Amino acid sequence: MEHSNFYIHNPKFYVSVDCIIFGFNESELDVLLLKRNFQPAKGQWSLMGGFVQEEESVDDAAKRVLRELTGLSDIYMEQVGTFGEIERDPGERVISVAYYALININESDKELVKQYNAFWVNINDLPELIFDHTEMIEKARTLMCMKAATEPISFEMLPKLFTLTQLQKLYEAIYGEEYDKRNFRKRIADMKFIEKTDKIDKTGSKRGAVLYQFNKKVYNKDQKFKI
Amino acid sequence: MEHSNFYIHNPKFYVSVDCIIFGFNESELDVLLLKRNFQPAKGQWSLMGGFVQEEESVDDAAKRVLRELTGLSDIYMEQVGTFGEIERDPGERVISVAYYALININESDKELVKQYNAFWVNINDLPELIFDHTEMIEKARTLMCMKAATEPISFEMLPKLFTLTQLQKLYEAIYGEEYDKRNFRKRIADMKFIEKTDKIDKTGSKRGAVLYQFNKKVYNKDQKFKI
DNA sequence: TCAAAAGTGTTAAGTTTACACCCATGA
DNA sequence: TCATGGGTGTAAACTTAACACTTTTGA
Repeated sequence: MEHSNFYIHNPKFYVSVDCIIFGFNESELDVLLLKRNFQPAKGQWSLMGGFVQEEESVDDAAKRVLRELTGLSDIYMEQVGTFGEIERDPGERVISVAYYALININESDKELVKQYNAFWVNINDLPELIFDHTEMIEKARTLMCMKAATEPISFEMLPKLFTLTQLQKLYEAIYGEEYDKRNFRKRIADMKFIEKTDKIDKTGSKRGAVLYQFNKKVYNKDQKFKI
Repeated sequence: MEHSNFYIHNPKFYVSVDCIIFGFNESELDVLLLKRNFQPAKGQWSLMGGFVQEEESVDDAAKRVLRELTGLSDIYMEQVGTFGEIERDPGERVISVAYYALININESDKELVKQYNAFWVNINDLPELIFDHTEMIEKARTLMCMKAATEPISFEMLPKLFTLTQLQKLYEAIYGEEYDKRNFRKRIADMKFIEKTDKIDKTGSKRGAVLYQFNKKVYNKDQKFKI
């Protein structure tokens, strides 16, 4: 390596990824947390994480770690940031890159989740977590809220077909505030990429509610989103 | 180290920081770039960077690197994100954390900047840069724009006393669009933390313009900002 | 005396918010 | 038949955008 002198006098570090996995359940925004059944910090709550390996990019490590816990691939993920305090992990110095993922809870592999002793926890009711994981979740939540206000990412947490009531409850869970039903529906009606289908959901009410779907192709042309 | 088994089978990586240093000059938003007079990639354009060391956090490494080039401490910095592609640096695998900084160009150490062969370059007129540095600057710019819309960070690039015309030109440079002078000043007038002083700047016009200052304490109470 | 930048209000358009009742259905 | 969630429109309040002239002063 011709310039290796340039690199060689510098230290190397363990680099990990931690995943903040968001899901929507009934009317709650949840995060998937491990009640650790392995060392270190066995018995404590943490995010799902793992070390970056030689043959993968940092982004790919995050995808792998998400897949290990949920069985899911091709999932919406965003980088939250890098946590690099010297003593953040008391065992060894580890620099960790946090990512958030949005998944549909029903599509995750229940068996895997069980094996890892992972549980869906309401975002407003978090237990004490190891290291700086609470801070990671807070930052992930802030970023996700900002993103969800201007880009149609929330659909990642819904089934392909959803009712407007479900969609409204999701936004209410994300932002922690209630919206007027008529005003909410007016805004949705302006977005041509949220399409009415001819299917009806009868599980939520006797009358039944029209099911809608998000059309990504129409969105890409259309390009306006604002909740 | 009691749990060292947990860590020891994982690889370690060089971790670097790269700084996107923004400054405001007349009516332009500029970035401070190195025309590298050292290896590797000598002769090419790059951001100022450096390796994270054992005895410093990643944030501290970024502050150090900024200080090495500009002589400045206590500067507004934000993390942009981590760039972790395997081949991003063709010399060795290096995981890099990018940060942006907002500085007042006149306060930087001209001698140091000269030693590093660094130049202020218009953000809209960037040269070709090594590795993924162009991508880093684009992302930094996007984040800085978003932040500047809702938090009063732009003052970091202005002198302590500034005219409303300077402030408007700064926002026009950040957002790449022109604003109506009366509407702009109305919004400023609503922000009690942008205070009129009794000083006059005569350098920009014959008539002279009132100098204003940003009062951080009043802002902390007040808490509304929107350009 | 004039060129050049500073400074100043009003109106129309658009957006956001508040608000209440009927509908369809299964139990 | 009634309890439950689904579905619908309008008007007032507020915010944003468009617009032009007078002032001051040094050269």
